[in-house]
Amino acid sequence: MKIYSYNLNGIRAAMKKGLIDWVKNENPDILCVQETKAQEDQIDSKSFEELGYSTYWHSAKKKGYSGVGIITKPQPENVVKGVGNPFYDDEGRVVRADYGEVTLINVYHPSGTSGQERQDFKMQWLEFFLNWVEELRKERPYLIITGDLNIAHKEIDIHDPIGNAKNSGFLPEERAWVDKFLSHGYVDTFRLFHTERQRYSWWTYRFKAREKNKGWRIDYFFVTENLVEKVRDADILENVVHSDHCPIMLDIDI
DNA sequence: ATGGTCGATAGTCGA
Repeated sequence: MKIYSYNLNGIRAAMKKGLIDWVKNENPDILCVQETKAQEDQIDSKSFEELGYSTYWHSAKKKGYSGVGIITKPQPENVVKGVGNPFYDDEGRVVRADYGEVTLINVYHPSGTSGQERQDFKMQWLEFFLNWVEELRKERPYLIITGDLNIAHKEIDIHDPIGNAKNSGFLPEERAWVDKFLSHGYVDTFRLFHTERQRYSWWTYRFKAREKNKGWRIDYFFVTENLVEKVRDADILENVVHSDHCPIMLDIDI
């Protein structure tokens, strides 16, 4: 089963840039997307349905903001939008789908780049999310958690660790949260297969960052430790361009 | 990088 995750930075803009052709050629079993920046009725679901997918969207209340979706060929037995708390769910950040004993969670974690208030919200969210996912795990112990974490974990995951040491997305407390999250028994699947440097999933549109590969690895596939033996491959598809992020992939035997 | 780039919106804001 090949599962992809892709922060689209606007699904309508991404589709204008040929997203559907890429999906058709790549043929993912499941595609998790973040930052759709659209209400459900603004999204061209039909183009995915024509390729054999079902779509499940969780949009933000605010138009043009945030929003996630799961685009899937295998039919999940159960889909849940949000985390059951309107304070967070109004921002359209989580959609979950259950496939047999495995639960797939697609998350667009908040960015903190627009000011201290949003940085505080991000840290609050991260604490909430870890508690929420740990509760869910008691009933659903086999978890795949993917999406845009908006945090580069280690120095290897960012082009300029020194220069970004005080920037949101690479703050010590954010990186410490990732350590804490992993210590609960989650695995960063990309690093099971790739130890090399300069593998990134997001580049700012400014400063010609992408052509210079001045990027950050902020998109992840985590799995619970009990699924590690099922993981066949994990990768980053840097050459795919419909967004300021690129897609990431997990191949897992489920 | 005291401005630079995008997407979605019609507030300029958020990333």
